[in-house]
Amino acid sequence: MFENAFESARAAGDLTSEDKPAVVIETPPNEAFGDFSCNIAMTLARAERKAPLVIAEKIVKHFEAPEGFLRDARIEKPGFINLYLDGDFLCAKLGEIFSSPDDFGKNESGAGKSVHLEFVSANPTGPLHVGHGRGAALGDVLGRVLEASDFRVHREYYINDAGNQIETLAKSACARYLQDVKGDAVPFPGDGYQGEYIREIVKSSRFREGIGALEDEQALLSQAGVIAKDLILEDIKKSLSEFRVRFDEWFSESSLFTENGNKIEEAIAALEATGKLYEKDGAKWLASSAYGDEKDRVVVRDDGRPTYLASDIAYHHLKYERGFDRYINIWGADHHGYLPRVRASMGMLGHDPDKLDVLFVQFVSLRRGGEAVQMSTRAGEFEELSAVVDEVGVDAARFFFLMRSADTALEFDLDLAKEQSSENPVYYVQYAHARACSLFRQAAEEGESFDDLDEPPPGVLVLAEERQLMKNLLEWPDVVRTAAERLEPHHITFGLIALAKQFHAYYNRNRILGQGDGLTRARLCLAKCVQIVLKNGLNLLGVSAPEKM
RNA sequence: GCGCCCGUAGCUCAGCCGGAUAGAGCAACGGACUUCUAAUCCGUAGGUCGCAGGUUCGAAUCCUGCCGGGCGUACCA
Repeated sequence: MFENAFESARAAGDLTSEDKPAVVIETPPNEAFGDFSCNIAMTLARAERKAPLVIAEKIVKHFEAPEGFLRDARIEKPGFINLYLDGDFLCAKLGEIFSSPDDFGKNESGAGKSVHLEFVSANPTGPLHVGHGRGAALGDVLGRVLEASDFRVHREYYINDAGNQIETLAKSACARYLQDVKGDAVPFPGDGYQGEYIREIVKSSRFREGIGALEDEQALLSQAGVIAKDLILEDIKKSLSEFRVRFDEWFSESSLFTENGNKIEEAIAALEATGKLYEKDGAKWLASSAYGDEKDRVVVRDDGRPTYLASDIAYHHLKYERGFDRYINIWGADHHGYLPRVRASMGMLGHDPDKLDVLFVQFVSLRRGGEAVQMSTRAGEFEELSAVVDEVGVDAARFFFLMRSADTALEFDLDLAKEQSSENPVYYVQYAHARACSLFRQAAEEGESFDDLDEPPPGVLVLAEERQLMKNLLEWPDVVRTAAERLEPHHITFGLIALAKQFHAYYNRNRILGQGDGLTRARLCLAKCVQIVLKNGLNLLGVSAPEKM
């Protein structure tokens, strides 16, 4: 509409600019400034050499709005053009919610493109802790948001089941096992995993049966490592599944060495063919500094063993060869220095590094009774995800993890998350949903049949807060789109809290039932829309939307 | 030293691909339940958006430099 007005204003000689400016429509901070506003006049000011207010007038003069759409278009002081929508137009737009309730909020910004989404990928050397939980919630919800934006999402967990940490796990398990059968005199390796979970593992019947009567030290070691890893991985899968996080694929690092040839060697050979690998001090180095990394990196050690980076190069190389349109990884913030070298290696292999996005998720600290909960990974005493989930519930845990943007450190208040009161935002949103549902139940009990709710009839919903509510509802698809475009699921959480707040206020101020057929019906329609959007939003978060509380 | 993230109300945080009077929750204070769920609502109070420059008609938002906090800086993963 603005573009058309600009064109016709130019055709009429009112404007002289050649270039069509980028039209930015935004929602004003204050209701008094209308429903939408545009700054086009201000951006044109320079090129036109005229005051923004003058330009705005010329543009508004050439507006051709569809019938029944605009109530008013006003020009405000610095040069904003503010549009005031017709209330009945809003009512009619709500019809979209009813025509396909489950789909409302979806958008097509992904245009059917495929996304490879890798997240969690915690080492199978210990249980998941709250930090992993945050990554899990973020990745899972991002996946849902991307799907709602018409991306095809493949969720993958990369299992680091090769390398030193598995050897360390094997040694730790072996030592605990021997301590268990021979007494505490058996030394525990200094770099071993201290966690209590390893003692439990070696006591389990699965472990004992797997070990059997092995005496040979090497055989015992490798067998202990395999079993411990398997048991831990099962535990991880269980924790994630209970946390309502699912994966399409569990990709094993060790499979890179064994399946369909050695993918690590292939990747190294491919890099060598590009001339980007060189030898120094007996090791093979990646010339990544020429690709934005701060220094070159070792890919093959001087003893011939590949580094972790070699695995990751092979893994990402394989990802790219699988032909996705985009790749998104979610990593802990402590891995941020790792991205340049992975990007560099992909560039060297002829892949487009820009197809790879990495979300870095900052740390989680726990708070209980107003005090920080001490977490010491060195001593193996960290707060496990499953313990937190058991304590506060899946809904609260997921919601809390998504109440902050990923790049800010999260303080997780256990007391608050557990609290079933107004102070807990999860319940706040769920309660709004349950409240709406109870209205429909109540209406039915009173014998009024409102199960054919559709868009509100025109001319009835005239309150300012009703307009505001309608506008917020209609903006929901934009919230989802923004969350997908910026890879920021927390917009969903904030959008839901805002909508719930608006609905609670509206509910308290205005009676919905028993207002006469016309008004009650219209307000119920509105409440139905609220309920649908809340439900869809909670679904995106993987949080339940109870009908009763 | 270098790199990434953060610094906004007493606390926890939104807002940050430039826009109008900087928002929310908690905490504080004062109100609202014979009426649709008080797990709710209404009101009051609370701010030199870390500091200093720059770009701009306009900066919490972009750039530069400082200060403060977190994380990283391996032939570990």
